[in-house]
Amino acid sequence: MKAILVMITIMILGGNLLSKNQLRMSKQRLAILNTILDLRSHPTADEVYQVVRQKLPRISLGTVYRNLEILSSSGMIRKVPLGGPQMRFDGCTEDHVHIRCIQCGRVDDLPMDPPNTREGDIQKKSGYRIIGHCTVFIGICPVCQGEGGDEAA
Amino acid sequence: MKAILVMITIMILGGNLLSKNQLRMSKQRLAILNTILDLRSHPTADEVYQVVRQKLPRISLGTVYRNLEILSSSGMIRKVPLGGPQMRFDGCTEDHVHIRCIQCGRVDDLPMDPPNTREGDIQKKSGYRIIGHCTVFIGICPVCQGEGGDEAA
DNA sequence: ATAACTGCAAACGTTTTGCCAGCAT
DNA sequence: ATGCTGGCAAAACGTTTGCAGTTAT
Repeated sequence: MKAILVMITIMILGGNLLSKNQLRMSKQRLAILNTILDLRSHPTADEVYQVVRQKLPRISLGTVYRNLEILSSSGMIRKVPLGGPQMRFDGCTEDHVHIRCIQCGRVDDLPMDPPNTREGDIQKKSGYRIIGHCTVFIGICPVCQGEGGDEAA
Repeated sequence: MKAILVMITIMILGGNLLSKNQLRMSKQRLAILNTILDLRSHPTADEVYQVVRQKLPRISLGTVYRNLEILSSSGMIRKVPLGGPQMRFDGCTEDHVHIRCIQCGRVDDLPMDPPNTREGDIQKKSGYRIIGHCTVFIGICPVCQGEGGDEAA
């Protein structure tokens, strides 16, 4: 799955994106992308850094930040502000809903539809042109509830 | 309206909260609370600081941060992470939906119901105990659309 | 040769913290 | 006297940026 996505990415880079701004897929950038697709969690920049470092020990945190920015503005990953002090990144670029544990900071995807909001309605009422949305539930995860619950999705 | 809320606050402080942790309502804290209730926007800590400073010129930014923290953990205001680099604060403590302009950073309330999510369902599916949620739409505000639209709520 | 890229370190903006003094109880 | 509080300044934290050298085209 990961491999497929990366191949698609490279195809895209070889096609549209590359022709626009000469975006290259360096081994650092690829490793960062792989890491996020692999993890399937919602890592912070530093978490990505720690993982990528195991493969590329000389990579710098600045490079990670730079590439996270590039990858997310290219639409290959998503930058999600989930409420904590750090930005988080998500390999899943489709609209979905998150839930964050207020105690341990863990973040999961929520198996539910994005808000039922008719975007047209919102545009009419607010005057805004809607681009997207970010819905985060806050709660206490099964583990933090006292080892009593079962694991979330 | 503001006065009423503040009076309620003081009554609360004189009752429940005070008896628990000796929380006092200093003039700085009151000014900060007033400011947020007055503004009816979603100010950053620094915006609160700039406004409060006009009444209490010697107040320090540290004090503002300390009190924003105290007020929000007392439930008198709300700390809302709206996606930008700064935390924002909201005098309205009821669940509602925000929209943020991706260009100018302006934040408005959205005249719609919070997500239609059955919280019970979410709890069952995810295993989390739900405490709250935060929904933020991203868009372009009427002003940034090129002075063509009308003002939002 | 050119332009994108990396590593490093310094800088930046936001938020937190330590310290001492002030004030309410 | 105790302890919550404020002002000030330093520190911490996440993130961005400038620069010099490297790599790919």
